[in-house]
Amino acid sequence: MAESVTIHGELDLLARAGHLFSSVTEEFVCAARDLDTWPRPRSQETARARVRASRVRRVRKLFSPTALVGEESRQGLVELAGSGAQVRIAAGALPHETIVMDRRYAILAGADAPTGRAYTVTTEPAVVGGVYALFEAAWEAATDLASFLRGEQPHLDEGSRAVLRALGSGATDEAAARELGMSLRTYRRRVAELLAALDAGSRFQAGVRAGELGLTG
Amino acid sequence: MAESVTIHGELDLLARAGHLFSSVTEEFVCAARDLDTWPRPRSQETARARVRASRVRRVRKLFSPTALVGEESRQGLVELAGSGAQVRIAAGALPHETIVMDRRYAILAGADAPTGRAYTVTTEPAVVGGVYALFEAAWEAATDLASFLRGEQPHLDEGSRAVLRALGSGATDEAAARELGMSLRTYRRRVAELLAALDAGSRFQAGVRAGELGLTG
DNA sequence: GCGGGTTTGGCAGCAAGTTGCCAGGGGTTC
DNA sequence: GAACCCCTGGCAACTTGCTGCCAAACCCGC
Repeated sequence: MAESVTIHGELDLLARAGHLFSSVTEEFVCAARDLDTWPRPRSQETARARVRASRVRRVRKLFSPTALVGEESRQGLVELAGSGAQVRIAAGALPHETIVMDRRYAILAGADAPTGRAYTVTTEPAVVGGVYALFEAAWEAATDLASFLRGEQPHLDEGSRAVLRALGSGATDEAAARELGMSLRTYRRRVAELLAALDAGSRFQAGVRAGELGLTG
Repeated sequence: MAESVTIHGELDLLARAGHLFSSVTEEFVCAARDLDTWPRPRSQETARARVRASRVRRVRKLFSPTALVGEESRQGLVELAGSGAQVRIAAGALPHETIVMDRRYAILAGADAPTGRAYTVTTEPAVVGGVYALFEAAWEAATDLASFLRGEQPHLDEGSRAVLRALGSGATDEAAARELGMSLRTYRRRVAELLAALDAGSRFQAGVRAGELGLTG
């Protein structure tokens, strides 16, 4: 097979590169916008079954935050993580699906076209290596699905955010309360509520959570 | 020109793809391990001059943390940033250089070889798009050079890290001191030192910093 | 206006954290 | 050994943070 080949339409992709999916032994990595990578359910099933059957050692999937919008698609991610794959959420959008198998083959999806979506399948080491390195960098900086979901819980209203900002500024309670135009008692009540919302046992712990969740900038 | 071509040796690359560097108008993005992308200084000069001459609108460069190890290479990055390029530091290693120009051409560098380093130059939209998307994701999650230098880990010794962990666990000072086998007084001294090191005015603020810097594990 | 709920703020007391001060306890240097 | 330095830990005074209690204020629908 040529080192690089472009295929139009997913049916063609499955027909001509499908065997690659079942040949994976070490690692299967995949970056995509959401779970609906394969428009036709049957293709998705086929590919998944092949990957599963191959008992690949490590499966990593990186998604855009978009993948978490709907309840059912969120559920799908959780199931995916439950079935052994490592799932992370990247900061930005991932409009193009990208797959790397065993660091030997890469499949890159292009835009939709009248003739079917374009897929490039390559074994070119420089391309595979470069794509893999970029994936690695994006992966490294992405947050794990579990902690992403855990950290998503606190729906903070504007008041709580103001308290958070005051707390983060390093001011004392007295100064912060004056700043926010409320009494010391109320301010502290707010802080206590915040700690409860963040499930923190101390102000320090709440600070850590806030910092991790990027609630300060 | 073919949609994808592999070239061996950087001289050949410059000869056959050099014109691409001066054709860039909109955007030049580059991911690399460090500044010494081009082993031969002359090649580097040539490429840089061509890019500069083309007055490209936006230049983005993403490096591994490795690129900051030496004083002179750090200086190089700062100069790079000063000359108009946006420079960011990724979380992980970027062993393969990757370049995307105007979202139309991609150059991916492979491993060194006896015949010279292998470079793949491609205009295949799916590949360029996929690489660009991954770059975007890695870029989005990377930290700006300036803030990286500013917020550089205020190198903490093992003791301080232990204190940090205790603090992050939400325990009271008394419990933490017992846990760490030191007196209350010493523990609090440590905490005070930590706050000073993190330039924090309160424990909450220190928590935020620690969370942002990912010092919690 | 009136009774119901919720939110606010003052007070008080307690718990927790902060800091200066000083007395030891190892080291090192001369 | 003496002088010195750095780190430790106890004490104490002080500040800050935490929370239960209650009265006042507010916001509803009626």
